[in-house]
Amino acid sequence: MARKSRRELAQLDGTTELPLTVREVALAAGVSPITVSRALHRPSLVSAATREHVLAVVKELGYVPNLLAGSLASSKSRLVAILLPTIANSIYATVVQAIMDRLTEAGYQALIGPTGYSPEKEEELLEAILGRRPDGIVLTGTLHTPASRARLAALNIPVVEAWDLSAEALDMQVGFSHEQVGVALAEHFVARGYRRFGVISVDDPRAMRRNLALQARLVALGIPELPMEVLPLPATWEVGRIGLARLLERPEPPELVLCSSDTLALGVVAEASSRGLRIPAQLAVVGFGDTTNGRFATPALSTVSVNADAMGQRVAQALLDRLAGEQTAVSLDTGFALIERQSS
Amino acid sequence: MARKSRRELAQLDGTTELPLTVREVALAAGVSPITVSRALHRPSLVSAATREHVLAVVKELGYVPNLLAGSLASSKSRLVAILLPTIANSIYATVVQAIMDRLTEAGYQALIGPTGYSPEKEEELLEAILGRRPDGIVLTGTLHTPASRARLAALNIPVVEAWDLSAEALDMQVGFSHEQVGVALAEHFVARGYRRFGVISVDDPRAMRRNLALQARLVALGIPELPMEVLPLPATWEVGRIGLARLLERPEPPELVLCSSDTLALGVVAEASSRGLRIPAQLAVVGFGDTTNGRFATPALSTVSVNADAMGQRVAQALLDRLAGEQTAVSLDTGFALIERQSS
DNA sequence: CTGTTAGCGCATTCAA
DNA sequence: TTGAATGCGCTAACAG
Repeated sequence: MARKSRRELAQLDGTTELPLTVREVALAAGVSPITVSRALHRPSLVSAATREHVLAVVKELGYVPNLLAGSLASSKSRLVAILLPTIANSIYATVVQAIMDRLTEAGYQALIGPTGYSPEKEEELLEAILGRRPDGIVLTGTLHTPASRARLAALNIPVVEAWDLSAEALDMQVGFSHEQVGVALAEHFVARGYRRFGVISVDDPRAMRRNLALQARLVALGIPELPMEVLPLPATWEVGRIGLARLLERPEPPELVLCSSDTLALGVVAEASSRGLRIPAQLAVVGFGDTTNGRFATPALSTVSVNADAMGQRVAQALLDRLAGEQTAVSLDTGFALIERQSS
Repeated sequence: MARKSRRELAQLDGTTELPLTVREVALAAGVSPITVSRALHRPSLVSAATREHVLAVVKELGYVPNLLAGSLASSKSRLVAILLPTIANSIYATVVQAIMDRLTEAGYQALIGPTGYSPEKEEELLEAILGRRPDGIVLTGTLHTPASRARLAALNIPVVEAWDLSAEALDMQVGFSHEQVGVALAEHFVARGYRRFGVISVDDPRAMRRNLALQARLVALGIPELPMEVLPLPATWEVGRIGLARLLERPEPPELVLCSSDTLALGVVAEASSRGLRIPAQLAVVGFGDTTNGRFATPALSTVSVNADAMGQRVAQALLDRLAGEQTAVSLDTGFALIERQSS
């Protein structure tokens, strides 16, 4: 007697309810399996009558196609991997949210991998995720291990590096120059008459690029001193409070504090508030990120707006365009805007 | 002549580099495919010598096993679906981050689906995601469409409802009672002597449950009036600012403002600061969430801490335990804590 | 427009 | 400890 298939074995078991397959749906609908498949995924290839009938049966039976099998057969997974430092940071979360919204709309799903700002962890996650054969990959930043770069180069699937621009794109890049942010901040606020700057930052590679560019530019503009508090991740509101406390302990307290994120800036405002410091009269505060699309800046706060939402949409679009077979630009500068507080 | 397989066709094409398969690795290593598979996934079944040799070949060739095929064959996807309102809200993001960290550690990957607080959208996403045959599912809250409930009931895979507790668990629940939060807030602050309360909230179902419980309890305690500003999502810092502005326009400005999230509370602080209001002397502010693990409350702010990190870990653990075949508790109350500001 | 055939790449089952 | 056979559920290719 023939060996029993696993499905048959499971049936005998009785307790376990097995998911339906195309075959069973086809049987119920009186068509072949492929017709069911087509009715679901390529409706134009099926006559209206059969299509409707098949779809009715599908609905009635509650059939959910097995995408693992489908992906295997078609070598299209409709899966996009997104690797980012952490989701628990609004600046990244906003971009991911935008990417996912756009992808979901287009019928893709997102596999998220949190790298914790570490290229090694990124490499590890990449290995694990590539096994799912994603149709596209989104990475954060331009810093990747040689192994990661090699893998991706050999792979021939669309890759977007978000958040940053560099000379050596893996494939596509969507972001802006963090150096330019630093330079712009320096020039703008020096022109406004500020001389005593202070920085409160977490130890994120991109934030540090901004900080160093700022510092260099300030030196060039005749301001040699830049007190900088670099605190460990994660970037919470608390970091801003501590940072300000430390800056104020220094001999020359700053007139202007530049923060590596809006979250930190809010902490600074809270701390300043509990110390009775008026903002911006006694202390100007500048954030970074502006995930609320221009609504972050207020009479009390300035910020650098990176329009995370737009960046996310463009990342998704770049991927989708490429998946649709279009040629797409290698590098897309989404820019940033310095949104200044109203004068008080 | 025999019809060509798709793989053969792709080879002819020339341009496309196909991913390696077990077969090719086996060939290179001089063993059978199944030995390669075992060396990778069940090393104890292979002799040390062959194992090392095979793994060396795998590494050298850069072989990445196709998990789509593996999952199909083994009916284990090592995928967990997480459906949540939005990732762009630190309170949810923190929980997801914790869940993912724990899952990644255990070799699982997370499929994220943003439902935008809508049960209908949740249902839709569920349908789409079930096709990937996830080994487990995490839902947010206890409000699901009948169709979703039916699907999940028929499915026989572990489900965790996070963030809330209810009488009708789908499977497992990990969360706390939002009604209790409202009651606790009312009792605590009335006992502290506050009489003029105000609420600033977004229109999130769980937040509204807290608000209504608060209101009911206040009425019972002899405080009939509760000015409440319910603003549309998303819960940004800006919402807090606007909310406070509106509350202050009312005839009797509050002494105490309860916010539906810490983000809103920060907005309130910023707005109060720019109006010269001292916190908490002139205005007490209470947040909700405390994603920074007890570091959110400060001299200026109180908050309700839900320990999102712990909740996430428990959600993941409940899932992993069940996947490991253990019986697990149906309902786990992770509680909350009211962290009050220092007296000023 | 519909059906038949033949895999996709892997892991389970059984046999050696 | 290793291997051969088989099928997981679906869709691409081809034929009618």
